[in-house]
Amino acid sequence: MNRIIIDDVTEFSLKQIADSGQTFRWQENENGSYTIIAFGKVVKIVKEDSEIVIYGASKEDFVLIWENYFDLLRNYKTVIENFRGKDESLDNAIVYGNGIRILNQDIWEMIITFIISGNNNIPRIKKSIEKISEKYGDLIDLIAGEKYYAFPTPKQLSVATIADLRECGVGYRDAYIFETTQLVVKKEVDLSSIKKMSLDEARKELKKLKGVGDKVADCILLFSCEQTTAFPIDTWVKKLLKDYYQLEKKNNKAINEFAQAYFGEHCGIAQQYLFYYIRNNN
DNA sequence: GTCCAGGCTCTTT
DNA sequence: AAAGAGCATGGA
Repeated sequence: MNRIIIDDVTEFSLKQIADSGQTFRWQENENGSYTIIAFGKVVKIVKEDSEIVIYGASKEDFVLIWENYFDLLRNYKTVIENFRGKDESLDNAIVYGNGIRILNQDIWEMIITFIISGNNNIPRIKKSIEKISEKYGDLIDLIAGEKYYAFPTPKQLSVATIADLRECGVGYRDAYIFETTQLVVKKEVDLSSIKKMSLDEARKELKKLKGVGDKVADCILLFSCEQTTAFPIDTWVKKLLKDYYQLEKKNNKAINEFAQAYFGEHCGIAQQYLFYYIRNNN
């Protein structure tokens, strides 16, 4: 079996990444390894000390997919060093969340995933994504009797009716997913161009999609477009801004300006550490 | 039974 | 521009 071994990796915790609310298709195995489906591939990833082994990945796929997926080209030590000493809350959060990285996932999958995530809970989000993949995605692997399905392409998902989507357990978000899929298939919103846009332009473009507001747009940009300046504002972030930073602004624009000025260009990464910290300590 | 979950859309002021 | 109602569904 193909496998890739990466030596001397630091700032990398499988569990922290899996539980940080940025991905919903990591399956934890009994031994602490994870089975991951992304970009039409299935891999199993194991970590022992500073060594990471990716089973099922060829050298070509590592360069094309996984190196960037796991954000291995970013030096997290440097990023964290720039956060250290700003305030006690962030200091605590970067210690507590040590090993969290920002995954670079597929933009289309993130769009549908975070449309589903709104006003929803994590187990149900996972279940909906699995059902959508089983019904509309390609069967990519069969391991020990278990079937693994890729997340469907826009074209594959476009055959689903609103009623079909409702059967996947997405609730009232069925129409959002349906309309968004149509807009993408018709190229009224061109996903490939979004990655080249500035943060503000990309946000505006994504919000043309049904079910995509400020928060969902920023999650998409942070988790699939390498926009580490995107700063998703949800209920937890509003709470932490109030509790830790005495900031009670309701206006998203004002909050974004604060985040960028205070945390810097990688404020999205700071957001991820703080989000994880407050969510697990309440 | 009620409450809540990484919000968004639509309507009303 | 800002605030409020309503929205499916399942688990606690």
